[in-house]
Amino acid sequence: MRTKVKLAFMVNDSARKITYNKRKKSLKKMVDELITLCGIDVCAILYSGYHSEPEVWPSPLEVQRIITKFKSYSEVGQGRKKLNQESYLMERIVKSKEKLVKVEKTNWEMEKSLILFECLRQENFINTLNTNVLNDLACEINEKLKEITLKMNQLDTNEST
Amino acid sequence: MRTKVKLAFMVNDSARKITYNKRKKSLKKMVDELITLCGIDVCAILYSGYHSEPEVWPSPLEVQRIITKFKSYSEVGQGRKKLNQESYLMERIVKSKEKLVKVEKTNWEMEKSLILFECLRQENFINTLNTNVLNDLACEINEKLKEITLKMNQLDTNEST
DNA sequence: ACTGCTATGTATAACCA
DNA sequence: TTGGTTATACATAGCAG
Repeated sequence: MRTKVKLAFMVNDSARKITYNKRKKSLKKMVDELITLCGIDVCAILYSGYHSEPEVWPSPLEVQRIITKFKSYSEVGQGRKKLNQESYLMERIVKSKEKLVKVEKTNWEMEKSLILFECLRQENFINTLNTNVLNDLACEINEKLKEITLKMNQLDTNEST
Repeated sequence: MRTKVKLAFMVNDSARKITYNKRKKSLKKMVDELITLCGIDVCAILYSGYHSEPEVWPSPLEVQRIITKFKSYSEVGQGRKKLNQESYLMERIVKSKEKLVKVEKTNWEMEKSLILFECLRQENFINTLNTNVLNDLACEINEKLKEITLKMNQLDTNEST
């Protein structure tokens, strides 16, 4: 019954909601078990769009407590005590900005190729597709997606350092 | 091999740490998949005692963003506080970050088309070029370049406001 | 401690009512 | 929808190096 699921946004609304509810339940259970088995503080916050309020686990009060701990930790400047909060944040803005410019440039390189692609298509150099090509494409897309996800996680990590 | 585990604090230190690392990995994966499959905001914070810092997922910045949302939600009853300097700067980081993500997504869309383009080329659907096509291309590229320059200037303006 | 393995328990996609 | 079932994919406890 269970097929290997493609890791991508589920377009079907009802299927997505079902999956959301099932996986949310598992996430909560996983958090509970981590807390109990390892005796540590864990919390999760979900903004699903299915509720106007955020869904939190294990409890709103516990989440508040853990957030307070997290904030007091990050106010230290994550090890950068010497910088004051403002210049620290300023630095982060600059970093984000630099990345943005970099990514924009990559965009531009790709855009050039795409324009070429469009031109070729309009000139009828490309007028057919076959199934094998599309299947291969699907596989390539999946791998690329993984790469990009990884890359974006790295961006996040760098940004907070 | 695997026995049904008793849901209680694991007294054995090394076993507990191993379990912690394995389950943490699963938790992260689960959060990632929820975000991707359902297109929602999810974050998790762990205070394990194995690290001096909290471990957060999917990224420190994302956690900050979601916490900000969570806090603004829980402050609604008291009426929203005026933004102080810190949260103002925070908001700017979040905005930069959102742009980055947006541009990354555009990148991704283009990348898909490029993969298709590559596939087509390898399958010999495209094997010729002519001069007119390339001339037209040059014009189009020039126009695109202007657009992008304009767009990046706008980004600069917004961010420094 | 940290791999990696594997047998087994568990989660969950697809299906049906 | 929602809730229950089931077959398959996945997670992970225990163990070995």
